[in-house]
Amino acid sequence: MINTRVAVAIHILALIASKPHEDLPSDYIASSVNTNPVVIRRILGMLKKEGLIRTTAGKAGASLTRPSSEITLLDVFRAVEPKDSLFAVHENPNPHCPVGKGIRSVLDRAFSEAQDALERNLSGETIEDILQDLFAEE
Amino acid sequence: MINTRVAVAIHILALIASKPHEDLPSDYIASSVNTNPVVIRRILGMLKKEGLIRTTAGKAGASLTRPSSEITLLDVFRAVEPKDSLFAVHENPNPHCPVGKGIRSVLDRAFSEAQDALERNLSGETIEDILQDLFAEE
DNA sequence: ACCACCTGTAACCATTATAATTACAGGAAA
DNA sequence: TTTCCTGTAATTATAATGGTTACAGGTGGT
Repeated sequence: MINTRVAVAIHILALIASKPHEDLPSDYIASSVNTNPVVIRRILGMLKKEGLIRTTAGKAGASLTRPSSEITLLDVFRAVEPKDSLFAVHENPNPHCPVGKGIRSVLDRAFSEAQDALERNLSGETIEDILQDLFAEE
Repeated sequence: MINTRVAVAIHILALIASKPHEDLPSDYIASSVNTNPVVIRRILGMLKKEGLIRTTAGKAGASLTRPSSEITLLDVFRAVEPKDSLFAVHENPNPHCPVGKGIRSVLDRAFSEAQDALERNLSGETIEDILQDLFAEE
């Protein structure tokens, strides 16, 4: 299963986007997510590294570097998920076996196409969409 | 990352499909995959449980229960991956926070759509396709 | 009946990823 | 200077994964 960082990161961004004029400390965000502030700061760090948010050391309040309608779930996924392939493939299949010999490249292709499908879907939804869903629900 | 069981299971099924008239012992399959025979038997067990193959205790040789063209990568994925959701979501977001309150259901929907996209892709490729790729490559 | 070969499965271990937590150096702003 | 904050290192518990040993019991040849 894909780690909860993706879910938490989306939660964080939705929170920031929903209160653009407030400076939310990591403790506040942590209490909304219900986890430890350090977990939040770690994820904020990854989002910052990817250029999705701005933060200032020592000062509360992260802000989006672009409109929430231009941050896709794929952007978030890529920011917090270091691995670039979703599917693991066994390392050393037997090269003397006709199947073992070619299986890696065949699996790599098939899995990468599947991952593309996933990522294409994720790129079709933005933080803004999440916010709208969130507040349309009530 | 998704475990190597999916990759190994596809490898196994391709091997079985490629030698329909031979009774392959788990040791033989293991040496093609390059792992321990018990790992193979464990995966064969899951594939059997899902009705994809037939085996006989004490006797070498698994066989497909239907043509390789009717076994999709999604069938394999589902057989060896017990979890039904691909994305994990944090357990107890704060219900007193407007974002925390609704985030679970919004994430569940978004993630389930993404997973659908992935699964739709996997269901479009069969073990037969894998075999053809494998032997077209040489 | 015996034996070699096999499957099915339990049990155990090492490795790794994750998430939670404590601790602390140092920035920001009053 | 004091308070509140971020950034990050270090540590821990937990869980999943894959490799391994061990063994009960089925299969089929002799």
